[in-house]
Amino acid sequence: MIDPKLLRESPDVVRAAIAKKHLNVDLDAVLALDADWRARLAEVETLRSRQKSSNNEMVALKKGSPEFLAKVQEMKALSAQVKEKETALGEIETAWKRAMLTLPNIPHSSVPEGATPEQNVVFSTYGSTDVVSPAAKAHWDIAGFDRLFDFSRGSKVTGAGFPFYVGDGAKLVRALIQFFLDEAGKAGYQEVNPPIVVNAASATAVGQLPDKEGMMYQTVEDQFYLVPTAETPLTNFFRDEILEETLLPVFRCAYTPCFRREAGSYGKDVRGLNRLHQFDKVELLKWVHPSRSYVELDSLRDHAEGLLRKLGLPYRVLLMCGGDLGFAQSKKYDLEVWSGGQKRWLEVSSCSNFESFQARRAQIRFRSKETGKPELVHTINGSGLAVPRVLSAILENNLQPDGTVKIPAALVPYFGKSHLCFA
RNA sequence: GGAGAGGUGGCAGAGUGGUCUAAUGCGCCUGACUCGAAAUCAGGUGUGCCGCAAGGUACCGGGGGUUCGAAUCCCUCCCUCUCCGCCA
Repeated sequence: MIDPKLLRESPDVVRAAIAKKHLNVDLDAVLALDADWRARLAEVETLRSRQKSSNNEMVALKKGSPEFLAKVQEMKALSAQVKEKETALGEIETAWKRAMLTLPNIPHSSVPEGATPEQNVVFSTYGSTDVVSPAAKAHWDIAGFDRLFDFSRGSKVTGAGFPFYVGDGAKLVRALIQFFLDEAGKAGYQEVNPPIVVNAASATAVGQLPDKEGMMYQTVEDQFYLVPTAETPLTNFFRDEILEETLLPVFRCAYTPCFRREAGSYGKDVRGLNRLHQFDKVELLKWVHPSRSYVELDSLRDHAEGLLRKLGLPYRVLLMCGGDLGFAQSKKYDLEVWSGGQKRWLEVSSCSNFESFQARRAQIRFRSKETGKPELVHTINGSGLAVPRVLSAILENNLQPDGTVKIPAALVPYFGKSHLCFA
């Protein structure tokens, strides 16, 4: 949610943000609603004020006396009026809140103009896409792939998009998770093992409810949701809290399985390991002082890039344009790994600065040493990294003529041997 | 899952229908005393919203109700603790 004061004082800034993100929001309607709400609030508070002072007068009167009874009769009318106006105010307020939630975060000035993914800017590139053999195969075409990544058994047991990882496949998943966690630990991120089902309040605080209810799996008996990313439980850790400024910045990481329903995709996008309903991911999250958030965004992105460099995987970094930025982000970089067999870029991390947008919705604040008053923190997050697509890049880029896969040197201590065998 | 107890300001804890915008204690901040500190004394010390301001208003786990008036009564949900049951 944006600052309501910003909307009132600088509606043009909000209008420009909506335009830059290529969204369609009737800002004038929101402004009118805001004015209406404030007028009604003032009215109700005036009535309540009168009610309160009358109540205090009644204290002085003898209970049951004629004056007292007369006052009761008089106050009955006022009470009815207050109730009526309060109900109306409540309805307007609900509409106002809903309207405020339709306003996107303001893009940072460094975000490029653009409407479509094609207009994202290639920020940097690492490694060469030519090093991969032209004969490389998509990972699902590699001989023996189905034994280590068993999609048909997964479909039988659960459904499409829930593979079994078997033998060296399972081991490689575990090696990647542990590598990612250890690297994050070295970079100062405290490891957290969070709940992987969350309640409705947590899903709402990070904006997954009510709009994106369809993306999450729900439990039947309780109103719980399987997390689509560790961002959900992690961000909520400090929900409705005021932190000491000396605690900032807080760096945390968490490994969790992630569950996404992702209705509506098809074709190559969903083949093999490209898009799953359950996948493993290490998430990085920072709570920082507002003055530091862009520095911290860069260092988080740099850490995520470092993981790909250590694994020897070619990648590029995209700076997302306004139209592809996302509703809640001020600035976002996508990290895409080169998948040599499919000959395409696959997103493995999305590093974003939300500034105070998430924090306002989740009410995560710190007590400013300067003013002594609570202020909203800035939140930054990104994957570090998503496992299956990194896995498929390793399989495709490192496939050897003998049908084995060379394990990146950084991963060998975790995997236990230098090659993965499909046999 | 069953039975019982309970959720009040940073913490402890009073308040069971009307100046409660919540006593008191601890903690914290400022000042006095002191060479300095401790002790002591005085004052201050929650969050949100509306308002240019003065000020107003809301919040006693969440939601709803009764009443002229609710922290206090009623309904409902959530959570915590104790005991029992079950179980990695």
